Order: sequence, then C-alpha cells, then structure tokens
Amino acid sequence: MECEEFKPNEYKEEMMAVQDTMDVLQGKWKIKVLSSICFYDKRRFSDILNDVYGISNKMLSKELRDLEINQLITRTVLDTHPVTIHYQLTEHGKTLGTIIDNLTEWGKRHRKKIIGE
Amino acid sequence: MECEEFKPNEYKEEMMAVQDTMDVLQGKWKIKVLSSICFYDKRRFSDILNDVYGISNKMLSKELRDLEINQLITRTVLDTHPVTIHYQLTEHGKTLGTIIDNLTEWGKRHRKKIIGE
DNA sequence: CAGTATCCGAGTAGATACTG
DNA sequence: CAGTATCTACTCGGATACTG
Repeated sequence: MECEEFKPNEYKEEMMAVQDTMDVLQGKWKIKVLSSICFYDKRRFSDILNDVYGISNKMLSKELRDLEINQLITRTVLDTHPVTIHYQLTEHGKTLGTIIDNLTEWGKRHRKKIIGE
Repeated sequence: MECEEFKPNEYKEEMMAVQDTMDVLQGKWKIKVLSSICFYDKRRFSDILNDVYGISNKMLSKELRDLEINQLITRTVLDTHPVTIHYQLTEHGKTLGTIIDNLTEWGKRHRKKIIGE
C-alpha cells in the first residue's frame, strides 16, 4: 500500500479485498487447521482434533465447513466402515502459503518490537 | 510456508507469529482506521470517524487505543482550545504496507475464485 | 473536539452429551 | 469415526446519551 497515494473513497475495492482475506483467515483456529491439513496432505477429523491443541469438535466442524465453502479445502468421504473422511488443501488453498509466510515474518518482528525492547 | 515440511509441534513459534499478526489486524475496522491515518499522515479523531464509513465513536476509540498499544500509531495532544489530537503511523506501523498489499492481492483472487467462476 | 458511560442484542466459543 | 445438539458464558459491536 502506498500510503502517500491512499484515498479512502478511492480504495474501496482494495479495502474490501483486504477484508475478504481477513474474513477467511480470521479467528483463533483457521490457520492452525489449515496448517495441520497442509502438512499431512490428507488428514482426518479426529487427527486434526489432536493436532490443533485446544480446539473443540464443534469449532473444528464449523471451521472445516467455512474452509470448504471458501474452497480452501476439500472433503472426501471414503466408503469404509465406519466411513473415513479426508480433508485436503485445494490448489487455491495452497496459494495462501505466501501470505502465511508474510504474516509469520511480520508477527516475529512485531513480537520483538512489543516485548523485546 | 513449506507445507511438505510442516509439523504442528515443531512450528509452534510460526503459528504463534501468525496469530500475533492476526490479533493486530483482526476485526472489522483496524485496516480501515490504519488506512485513513496512513493517507493523511496526521489525522484527527473526528476526521477518521468520517473517513471510516459506519464506525461508531466507541469502536474508533477502542481501535485507536489497541493500535497505540501495539505501537502502530502515536497519539499527540496539541495544546489548543479545545485540544486537538493527532494520530500518526509509527515506523513500525508503516511496515504493515507489504502485508496489506499481499492481503489485497489474495483477496482479489479469492473473490474471483468464489464469486466469479 | 475527543472522547466515556451505559444498555442491549447478536454472534463466538467452551463443556458436555448424544447419534449413525 | 465424524460429527450434531444443547446449554451457557463471554465478547463484539451498535445506539444513545453524556462530559471536560
């Protein structure tokens, strides 16, 4: 963002875009759920429940649904008994990689700034 | 983030860093408030209230306090009658530029993906 | 001008229990 | 295994009114 050139009413689209991204990543769990699925390539409900420390099944269920609606993950039902469900990142989901890198980097600098000075 | 190399328990620090950044940018207003201050360099309370469509004075007051605590903006009291207050971005606040660019770019692609296909 | 105080509804999230 | 249902507490954010 070029601050010097910014004008609120002329940048509605940009601000909307930022908000769209934030909506997708927002909250306590989204990134962690994505990370779990990302690492293992395919991952099941109860596995993610174990990976993501502190999340409840209700929240995980909701987060997975949100991520699926946003086409970041896919849900595959395998015909076993009892059924097995695989969650995977979509190609679109994988494009979040760069953003997550940036957020990580800035977060580290920010922590140093706030705490370590 | 290299998905293939990710292991939940080995990446605690990275996930914390992402969460730290998200905490700072989280919510409906933070980015818009930052944008308003950013464009005008110095900006007063009631001006931001006008720039950011829909925000209430309660929320603006809270967001400004949060941003100040996180050292993204400074609050300067000028000795006029009645007092004038200037909000400005700190150097640290300005480093958010790149992130906001990324979030904007991804948000636009995401919108195309979800709506425009 | 630059906020604070108060009230209130809606949504977020945890705990526990239950289902096909 | 992969969730849903229910109850409850807490937080977010809007509306309105008020203050130095």
